[in-house]
Amino acid sequence: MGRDVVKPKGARGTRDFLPDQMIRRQMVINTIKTVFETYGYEPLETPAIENLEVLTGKYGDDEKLIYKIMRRGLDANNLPPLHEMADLALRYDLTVPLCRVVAMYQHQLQLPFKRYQIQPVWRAERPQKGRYREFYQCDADAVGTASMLADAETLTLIHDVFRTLGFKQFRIRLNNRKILTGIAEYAGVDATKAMDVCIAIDKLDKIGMDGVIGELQKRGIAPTAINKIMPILEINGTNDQILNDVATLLENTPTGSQGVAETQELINYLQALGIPEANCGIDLYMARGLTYYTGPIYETIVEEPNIGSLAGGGRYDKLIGMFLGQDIPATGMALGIERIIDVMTELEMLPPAKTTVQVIVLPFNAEVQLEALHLIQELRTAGLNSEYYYNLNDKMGKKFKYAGNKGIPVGVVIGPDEIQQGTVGIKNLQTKQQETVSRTKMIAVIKNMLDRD
RNA sequence: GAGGGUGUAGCUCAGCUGGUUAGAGCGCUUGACUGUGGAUCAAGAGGUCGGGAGUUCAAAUCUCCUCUCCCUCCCCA
Repeated sequence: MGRDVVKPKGARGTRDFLPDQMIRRQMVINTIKTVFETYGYEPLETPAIENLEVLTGKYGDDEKLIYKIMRRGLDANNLPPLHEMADLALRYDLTVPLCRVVAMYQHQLQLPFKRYQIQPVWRAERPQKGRYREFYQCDADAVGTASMLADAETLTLIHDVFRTLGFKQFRIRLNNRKILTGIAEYAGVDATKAMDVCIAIDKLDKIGMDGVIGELQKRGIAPTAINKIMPILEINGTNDQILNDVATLLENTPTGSQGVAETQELINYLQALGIPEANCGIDLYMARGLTYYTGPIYETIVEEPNIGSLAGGGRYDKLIGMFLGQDIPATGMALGIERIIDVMTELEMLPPAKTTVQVIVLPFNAEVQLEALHLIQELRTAGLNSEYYYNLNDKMGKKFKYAGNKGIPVGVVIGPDEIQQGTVGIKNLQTKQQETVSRTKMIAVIKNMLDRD
């Protein structure tokens, strides 16, 4: 009747998660949480909004992707300059909030502080497959130690998470910012151009050797430097072999040598921790987010669906110093659960659970209402997730159809006949087989039926 | 931020170079079937053709703007 309605529309780049999706998300998140806690990480949450100044100056160019929140009570007729209109912002990642927390509570926290944090973050990007404006990150970080043991533990944690989730084919690519700096130095590239070298060689997988040469030229790297850089990209073999080769090349660059030493130490720990090289190998051209990483860096990829990296991280020894004026070393990683779920869905690694309801009670008619209500409370007391069918006057066919469409595994039927005989009908809604059992055996029969699946 | 594609019923889509009441399959509702579902048959409901403006006697169809989703680049999870 011409009522004005608002068009239901989600904000761009955001999603709603209906129950069948939430069930799978929660399975993945719970698995991740469990593994995090197994490694001794403790939970932390921080607010969605931060003071804008906490976030600025941490992300380089990406800063323009931060969602800013306007000051309250602005006078539309007398607006301040644009850069003064916002004072708050939605968090962009979980690492910077962690650094803020460490800086604020350093005397309350026992260092090293190992925390995990699973919360949404926001980025004002153009949405694409596997890329959203609101998405969850699962971070695990260790703050307060410069030891490569912490990095080794982080990598082991990543390995364990993917294994536990059921991934067979995945690879953690490992590198070190100091090695990258060393490569630039060794090639005679000016320190101000080192970043350009990283960005260019990081594209190797996408554009190939010739592409990288072109990219380096485009970025104004001298031909002599390019001639020294390219052979490094061809180094391959086992982790030890790669390290040996690059160690000789970089032996005269202090930073590079330090990076090699760090990586060697890390590799030794990983061997002792039982991480196979097939799942964790050195890629000298992998560069990643160059803003705040200072040591080991890594990302996790799967070959099958091409969706970008599923996890990334590294050491950032200078970031907390931006809040304290004094550095506290830190290292950690972020899992992208959205992408992990996308990949697991594509590879059919997640069970097709549609509902968390295990049993539905289908009373035959209104006559048995009270007895049926007794019955459902019995089920609930026994710990079974139980739904009650409200519209008693519906035909039995409709009731069963509802239960089947919802994916509920077991239906319990109770009518006048059953009450008279002290029984219930228990139907396996998948096989459509129904049996009549006495009320006293009901719980046991249902639990048995659920266990079989 | 740059470039390209897309948008028709709840879902997947058809609709030729603009021409009467916009279609199909699946799904949904009801009935054949007053103690049992995903089968068959019959009937039925459901669309501002993403939104807005324009061209035209006439627009789902052509033009412009805008939004959505998707794909490259960039960057990331």
